[in-house]
Amino acid sequence: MLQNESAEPSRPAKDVTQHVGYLLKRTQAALRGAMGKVLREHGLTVPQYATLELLALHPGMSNADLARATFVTRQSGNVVLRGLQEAGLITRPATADHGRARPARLTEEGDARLAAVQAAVYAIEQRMVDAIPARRLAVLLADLDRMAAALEE
Amino acid sequence: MLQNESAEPSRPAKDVTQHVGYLLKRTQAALRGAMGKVLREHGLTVPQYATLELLALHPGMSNADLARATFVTRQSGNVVLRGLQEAGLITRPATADHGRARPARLTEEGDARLAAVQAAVYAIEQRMVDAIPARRLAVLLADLDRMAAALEE
DNA sequence: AACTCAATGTCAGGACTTTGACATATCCGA
DNA sequence: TCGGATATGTCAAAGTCCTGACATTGAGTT
Repeated sequence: MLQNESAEPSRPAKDVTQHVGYLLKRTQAALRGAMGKVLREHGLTVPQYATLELLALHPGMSNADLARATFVTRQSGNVVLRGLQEAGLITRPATADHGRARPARLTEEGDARLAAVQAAVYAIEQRMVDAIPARRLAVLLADLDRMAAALEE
Repeated sequence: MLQNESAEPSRPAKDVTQHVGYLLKRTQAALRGAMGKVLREHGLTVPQYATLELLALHPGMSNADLARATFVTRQSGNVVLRGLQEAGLITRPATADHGRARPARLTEEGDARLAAVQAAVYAIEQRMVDAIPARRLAVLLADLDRMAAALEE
């Protein structure tokens, strides 16, 4: 049931499943699903992995920083951080030295866990990227960036 | 805080925020946020809107069909359908005539509600699409489709 | 006809995320 | 100096979604 019915393949894309938004959702869902499956075997959720990756790149990010960067609310970010902290993968000073922000950092174990999953996660992304001509990747990235920026005001 | 630090803008994209997956997530989050904001004013959630749009295109889709098409589980799809039914926007036969699948259809009110929000939603998508050169749109859609297909086996 | 198998709808429980609100801390302009 | 604006962390409640499980239905096979 529900085959494509592609009779008029052309211009204005009357079929919702051919809209940019739908393709975006579909691709993102596929990626998140594949990542979640792999990460679960390592005891990590997708937001937790994203947080580890960001902290490796920018040590000392605060909860609010991380929440913005992972596109969730501060409250959700706090839950993620709490989980990582209980798992011993990150540390946060009990008291903030400047504002209220408490900078988070990877522990050695956190660094090791990240390293352990990166290969698998990158393989997934590579499988996705390999599906398109290599010379189009840079343009694709730029276009995604432009589209996102257009909606973020 | 956290400015770009773009010293080496080129090849392998060592910065996670320049990975395809991250851009995909960011763009999708921006779109979902913008859509959610508009749809809430009309008393609809994003999955509810997606369901209405699909039912307008393919009347008679079952809950399982819709769940697959909106990338959620059957259980979540059921909740969405229940909400739409209580709002009087769709109808489902109390008993299935063939298997267990109960085909859903838009009511006149559901059709009207969909028509009422489409302009606003399409405007958002248009704002996003206008951010990139028009001649690249078809390629972008094709690439997204390829990437999604590659991860869906 | 009997069996196996896949698909569908649904229930229960839990995990994750959001909305709303509040207190605290810094910065900046009047 | 002082007050408003901004930013952060956190709590509470609700909503949303998922995992796991089960019963029902139809198709295909033997």
